[in-house]
Amino acid sequence: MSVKVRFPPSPTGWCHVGTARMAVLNYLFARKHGGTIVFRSEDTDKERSSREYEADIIEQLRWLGLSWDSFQRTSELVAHHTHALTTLIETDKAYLSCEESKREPGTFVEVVRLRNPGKAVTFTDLIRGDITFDTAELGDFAIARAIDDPLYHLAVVVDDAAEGITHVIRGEDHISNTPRQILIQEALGYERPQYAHYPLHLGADKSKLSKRTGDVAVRSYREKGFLPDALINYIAHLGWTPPSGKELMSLDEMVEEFELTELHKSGAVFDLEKLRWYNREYLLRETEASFAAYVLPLLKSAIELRGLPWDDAVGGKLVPTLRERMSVASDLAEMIGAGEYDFFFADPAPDAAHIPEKKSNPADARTHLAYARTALEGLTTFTPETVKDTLWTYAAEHGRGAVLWPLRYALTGQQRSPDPFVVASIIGKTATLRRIDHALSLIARL
RNA sequence: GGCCCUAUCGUCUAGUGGUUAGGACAGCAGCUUUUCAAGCUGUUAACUCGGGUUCGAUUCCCGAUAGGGUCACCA
Repeated sequence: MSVKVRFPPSPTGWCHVGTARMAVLNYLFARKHGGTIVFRSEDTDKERSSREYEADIIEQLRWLGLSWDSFQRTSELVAHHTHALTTLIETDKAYLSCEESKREPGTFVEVVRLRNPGKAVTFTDLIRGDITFDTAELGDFAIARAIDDPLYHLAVVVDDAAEGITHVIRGEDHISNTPRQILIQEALGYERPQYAHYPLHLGADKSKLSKRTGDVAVRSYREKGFLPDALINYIAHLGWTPPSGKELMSLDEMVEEFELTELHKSGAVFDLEKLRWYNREYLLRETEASFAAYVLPLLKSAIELRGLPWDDAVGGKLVPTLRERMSVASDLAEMIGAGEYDFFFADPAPDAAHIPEKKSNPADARTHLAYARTALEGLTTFTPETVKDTLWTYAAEHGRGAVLWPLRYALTGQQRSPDPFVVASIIGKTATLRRIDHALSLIARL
């Protein structure tokens, strides 16, 4: 029997981390066993479902690198549900019941309820083992609002059976739904699929992950600049450790090692710091060109947002420095927004008092700056190495701090920044000399 | 509250009837460095509690406690 699983999101909200987790776990299992996947948009709740949400879920899952073999919408399968409902009523396994509406008190509606045999139901969970429920307390639960308006439990059971789903892999919030669904399956004479309920992931305070405890929407991680490979890698490892113990893995590598029975039983806290680490690792593995394509547009818009003139040459040379200092693109926006990179695009306004190094004095600063100016004026090629080579011996002789601090501060106007060699090479000879001159003029009479 | 599930460093986890309980993230320290970042090295830190079973339990069983889930005319 070949494996067949489903991605059954209900399009009642944006694609969130939980949706992605449900999808990867099903994906890994299906691909591992050469099975197929049906994407089923569970839009039985007409009021809350929307095509916009559905499109977002599809878009984000694809962005994460996931795929599926067929697509369906519960709402387009109603004929099957009606047929099942009719059978159930005809065989007296279910019945129509006229009741006061819970949605609109005062009005009366007809709902379809399953005649609950009230027995104990035991099913084997691939992750947790046997689980037994006494279904008597469930009573005759509702399975449809009307003969052509099925409720979730009826719809999933019918759809799963129609599709020949072999494995139902879902979050443990569904564990208590399982006995109801089994009751419906039995009333309909369907075969029971295998079940596997993985634990839910939690927010930092161990509560349910929500907007309050952190971001849940996949698109917001995407907008922050997280890489899809990093995100899916992290999400898959939340509650699963491959036998090899490897952390950084591609989807294909994970498929290779995946085993449903190795999913953990307890819930894991979603840790943004660790996700950031994954993202940084992936960023470090990018080629210079693709990393540049990733950061340059962001850099440019952030710089322009500061009202500074954009310079392609400077931007291009800045790329390696950027990679060293960020875990995710949003860090960049933050650093730039704080003005930490302004000096790359516009001359800084250094404070004369800070030009000499703490243990040095203005007179020495003047001497050293003047030396640097002369030495660099004669240099034709500005790279971090050539700049360093021209100044290093002198700096070593006269005190690296005393020489290099004034230079770096003159170029950046900041107490903290990349080193002067890198900065000089990025802003170029003209700007370097101009900034040294400016600093020199500031401390001329000190 | 009823029912169901779960329980190893702060977090993600490995692991075993006898281990110095291992790794990763974060943290801390040192090195490097004019500063910052990065890098390198080192390091702090855990088996929820109480009963059993056993020569011996972190590991097996029971209970307590805690956390989570679920109790819809949502999915």
